[in-house]
Amino acid sequence: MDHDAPTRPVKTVQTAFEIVLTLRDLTEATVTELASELDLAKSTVHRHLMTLTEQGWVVRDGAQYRVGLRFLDVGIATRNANPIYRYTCDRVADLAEKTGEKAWCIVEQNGRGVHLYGESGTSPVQTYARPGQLTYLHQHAAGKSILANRPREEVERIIEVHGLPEITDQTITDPDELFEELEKTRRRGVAFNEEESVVGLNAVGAAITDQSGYALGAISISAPVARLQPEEMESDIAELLIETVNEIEINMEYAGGQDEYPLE
Amino acid sequence: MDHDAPTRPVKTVQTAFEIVLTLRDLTEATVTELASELDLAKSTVHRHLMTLTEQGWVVRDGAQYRVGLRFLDVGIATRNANPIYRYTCDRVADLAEKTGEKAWCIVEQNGRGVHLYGESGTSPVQTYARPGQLTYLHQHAAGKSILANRPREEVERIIEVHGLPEITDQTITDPDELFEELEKTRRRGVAFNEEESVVGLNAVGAAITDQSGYALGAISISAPVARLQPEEMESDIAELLIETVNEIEINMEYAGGQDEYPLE
DNA sequence: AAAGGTTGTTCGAAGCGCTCGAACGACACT
DNA sequence: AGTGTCGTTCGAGCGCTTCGAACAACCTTT
Repeated sequence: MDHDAPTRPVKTVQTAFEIVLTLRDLTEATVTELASELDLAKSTVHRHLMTLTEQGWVVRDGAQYRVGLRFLDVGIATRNANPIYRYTCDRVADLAEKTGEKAWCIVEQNGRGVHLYGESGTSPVQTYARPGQLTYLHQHAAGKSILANRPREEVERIIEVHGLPEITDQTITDPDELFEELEKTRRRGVAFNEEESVVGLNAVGAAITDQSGYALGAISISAPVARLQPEEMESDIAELLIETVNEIEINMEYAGGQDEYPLE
Repeated sequence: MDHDAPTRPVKTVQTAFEIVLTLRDLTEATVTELASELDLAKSTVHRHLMTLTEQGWVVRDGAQYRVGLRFLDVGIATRNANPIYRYTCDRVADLAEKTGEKAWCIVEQNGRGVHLYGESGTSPVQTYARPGQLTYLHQHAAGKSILANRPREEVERIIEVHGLPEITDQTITDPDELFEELEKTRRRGVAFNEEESVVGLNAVGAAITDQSGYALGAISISAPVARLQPEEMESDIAELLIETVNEIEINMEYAGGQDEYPLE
C-alpha cells in the first residue's frame, strides 16, 4: 500500500480501524464475516471487537456487530470545535433558504475535502452528499475554490498524493487543465462545477480565506442543471456567495485571537 | 477500572483510543503534552499519532494534533444507518416547530443514552446538549421512557454497570425510587423530567417501541420551567408526543422487514 | 431426538512488534 | 553562540498480540 515506511505504523491500531471501517461498509457483520473479509483469525477479530465494544466504539446485537455511536460523539465534537463550522453554519442555512437550493460548507483535511454542514432549501435535490463525507477537492466547486487559494506547491503535493480521479466525463483529470481552471477561479472569485461530480448537477463555490488569503474552507450552492444555468451562476449566485463569504470573514476576523485555531 | 477480565482486551488499541479521547478533550495537543497526560513515552505517542494521521483519524497542524473529521464521517454513517434516526428526524423537526421548544431523539447504546438528532424551535433554549452526546438514561425524560419499556432485568443490569450518578438535586439516585418512577411512566405513557438533569429545565419524553413493546428509542421536548409547567406537560405536550410516537411506530411497521435492524 | 453443521468463545504457546529511553536534529528565544 | 524547548529516529528487550485448535452453544436437518 505505502511505498516505504518513514516511521513504522502501529499495526494493531491499523487492524482495529480496519475492522471499524469494514463494519461501517457492511453496516453490520459477525465475527466470522469480519475474519474472512480481513483475513484474520476469528479469535483476533473477537478480541478486537470485545475491546472496541467495551468503550462503545462498536455495539453488538446478538451475533451482529455494528459501529457504535461514540464515533458520532467524537465526530460532532471535532466539527463543533472547528471555527469554520461555527462561523458558517448559520450562513449556509441562510443561503439554502434564500436560493431554495442545497448549500454546503466544506473544509480540507489531509488533501481531501470533508462536507462539514449542509442545508437543503425548499426544492429538495436528492444529492448523495452527507455531512462528514470525504471527497476529492478537484471534483467540485467548493474544493476548487479552496485549491485556488492555496500555494501552488501545496496543490501539487495534493495531486501527487491523491491524484485526480475521474468521477464523470466532465471531471478535470489533467493537472495543467486544473491549474488553468484555478487561475480562472481566482480571477472570478468563485468556482464553477458543471457536472464534474454528478451528472445533471451544477454548483458554484467560494473560498473562505484568512487575512493572508489562505483558504480555510469554502461554501457552495448546488442545483440541477435545469435550475442553475451558467448565466445565473456567474451573476446572482456568484454575487450572493461572495457577499456571504465577506460576512463570514469579517466575523472571523473580529473574533480573531479569541479562538486560536489556524486550521491548517 | 474493570473488576475482572473475561477476555483480555487489546491494550494497544485501548491506548490508541485513549489518545483520541484526550485529543478531543484538549481540542488540540502536542506529542509531549499527550505523553505526559497519558504517562507514555514520547516515541510511543508519536508512533501512534503517525499511524492515526495516515488514515485521517487525526490531523496535525505543525506541532499541534487534533482529532480528524473522519470520525464525523463514520459517525454520521452509523447514525444514518439507524432506522430510528431515519423515521424520527422529520417528526422531531415538526415537534420543534409546533411547540417552539427543543425536541430530541435519543437511543440507547451499551446502557447509556445517545442524543441522535435535535432541533430547536423558535424560542432558543441554550441547552448544552449536542448530537452524539452520551448521557445517563435515568437522568432525563427520554431515557426514563426507554427504561420503562425494557425488561426489569435489563434495567437492573444497566444500574449495575453504570450506577445512578447524581447530576442535580432532583436526579433519581435510588434504584427502588427509579423502578417506581418507571412504573408510573408506563401507566402515563410519557416520562417527565423535572430539573433532574439541568436546573431550570423540564422535559417530557415518550418511547418508540417495536411490536413487542420493546423500546427502540425515545423522543422528548424540553423547555425552561417557566414555559413548561407540570399541568401542561401532562396534557398538551404529552398528547402531542404520544401522537407523534404512534405515527413513527406505524411508519416503521409498514417498512417492516425492509430494513432488518432490531437495534437493541 | 440425535447428528452434523453452524456459530461465538476460551485457551496456551510462539514469536512478532510494541514500548521504552537515549541520542539526534531542528527550531526559538536569550 | 548557547541553552532551553520541541519532534523525531533508532535499537533492543520482553510484553502482548496473534494464531490455531479445542470447546460450547445453538440451529437445522434427518
